[in-house]
Amino acid sequence: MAKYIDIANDLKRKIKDGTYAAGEPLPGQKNLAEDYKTSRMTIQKSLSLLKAEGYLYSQQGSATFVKKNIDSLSNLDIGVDQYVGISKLMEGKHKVTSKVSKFEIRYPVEAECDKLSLGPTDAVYDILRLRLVDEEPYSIEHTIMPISIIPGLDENILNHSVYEYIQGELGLEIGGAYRQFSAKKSSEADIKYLGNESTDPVLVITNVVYLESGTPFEYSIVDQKYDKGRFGMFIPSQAKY
Amino acid sequence: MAKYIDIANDLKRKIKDGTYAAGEPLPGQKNLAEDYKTSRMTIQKSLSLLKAEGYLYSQQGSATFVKKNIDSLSNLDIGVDQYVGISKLMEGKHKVTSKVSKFEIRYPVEAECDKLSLGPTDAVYDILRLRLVDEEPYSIEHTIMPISIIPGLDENILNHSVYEYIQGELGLEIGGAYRQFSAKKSSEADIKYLGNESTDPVLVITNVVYLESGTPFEYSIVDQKYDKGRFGMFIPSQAKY
DNA sequence: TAGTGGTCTAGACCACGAT
DNA sequence: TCGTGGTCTAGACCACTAA
Repeated sequence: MAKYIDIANDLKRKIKDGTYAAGEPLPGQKNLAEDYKTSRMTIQKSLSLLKAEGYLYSQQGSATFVKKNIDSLSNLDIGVDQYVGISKLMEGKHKVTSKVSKFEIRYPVEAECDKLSLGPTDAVYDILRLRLVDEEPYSIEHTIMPISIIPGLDENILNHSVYEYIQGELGLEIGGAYRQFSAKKSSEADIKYLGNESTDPVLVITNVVYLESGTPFEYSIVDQKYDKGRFGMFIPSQAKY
Repeated sequence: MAKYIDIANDLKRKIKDGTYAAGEPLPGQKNLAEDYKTSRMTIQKSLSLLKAEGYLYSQQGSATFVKKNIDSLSNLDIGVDQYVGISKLMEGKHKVTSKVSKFEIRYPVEAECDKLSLGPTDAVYDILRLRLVDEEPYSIEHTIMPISIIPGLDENILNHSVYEYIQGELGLEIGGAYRQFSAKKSSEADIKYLGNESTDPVLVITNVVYLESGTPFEYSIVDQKYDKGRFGMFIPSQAKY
């Protein structure tokens, strides 16, 4: 592992265990460079990592400080995990299961070609899954993925974790996602599968997920029960490196 | 301006005007360093900026490539602007106005003390604003801010832009925001002010906004009409610097 | 094997804040 | 003025990919 990552991890540990307290300044780059027996450039790379993660901020002419409220900001760790939907989010706390109610291969409609940059003859998976948390209906996930990018998908993988398959088996790296939130009235499907009343609102989350190369590989629409938890995230300000 | 930022901007321009086409490799760090008459380290800092912004990705041993689908990813530029609510988001396209229906100073309740890290005697502003887009009701914004951090707020600023006041007049830097999305049924206020039917759903956005130092300075709850546009954002994957 | 990007160094100068 | 962080350099070695 690279030295600047090791140092960043060590500093993060010291922030978490209180060696460097919230609101207090760090020892200074020159001191840190001596302590870790390295150059100032390397220390700066470590610090910039922790700044990007929201642990630190610097004031030129003064010092580098530990941010307050790190717990409520950074403990969420909004990395790749955020794309796995609920399966990892709930890990340990609740039992998450899936019921695959549709798993077809077909040609994409125009909206899907548009979102996924596909031609009309590039086949896609059309997947409909009911997600349950602690045996209770939680959301309906409608997912479209091109078979050319994600070959070999089967029901076994759908019941386990699609993202582990993509990152592990296929060795693909996820670059980011575009996500939209909106609200709507319950549809027939929401009433039938989520057990909603016809007057219940639904939280709709629309996702387009991209690989590191910028290729879109997932277009999904999630209908979530309005009374089962919220969808939260930390949005950092424009980063400066 | 720093050299590495100038270079990053020039590279960004060349990506946008097609000099470096999507999916194609860049000239290579050694070449770029010669072209811009600088060192490789400086070029790498420029490149890391553009990687963080989602324009580029590198493959060790091979080259640095321009991402595909940059338009749909990065044109959104989700920086500080995203905190200004709708006022800047709609700028130019639609007319956004506010109607301040409550502007009080009082002591915070427990939930507000919790979210804003305040004591029970640290006074806060309690602001209720109806936001209109093109004269049509759009959302109800309920905002709580500590007067100790944002002194001198008045109705004139509320009708203009609170965020310009914070960043311009007060010289404070915004670090990020924690944002939650949920859906609910229309409340009495939603029916009265937004003109909702009692069966209309509402999109609820709860925000806690932090300064660069990690100090929270805004706790707000926004009730948004469900049929008036969506709330979207790009979420980059875990960045590596 | 040659060429690429990733890491690292030991200096240097500048911009800024505190005193 | 002094010490801090911010930028920059000209090299070096390593890890990796492609030919």
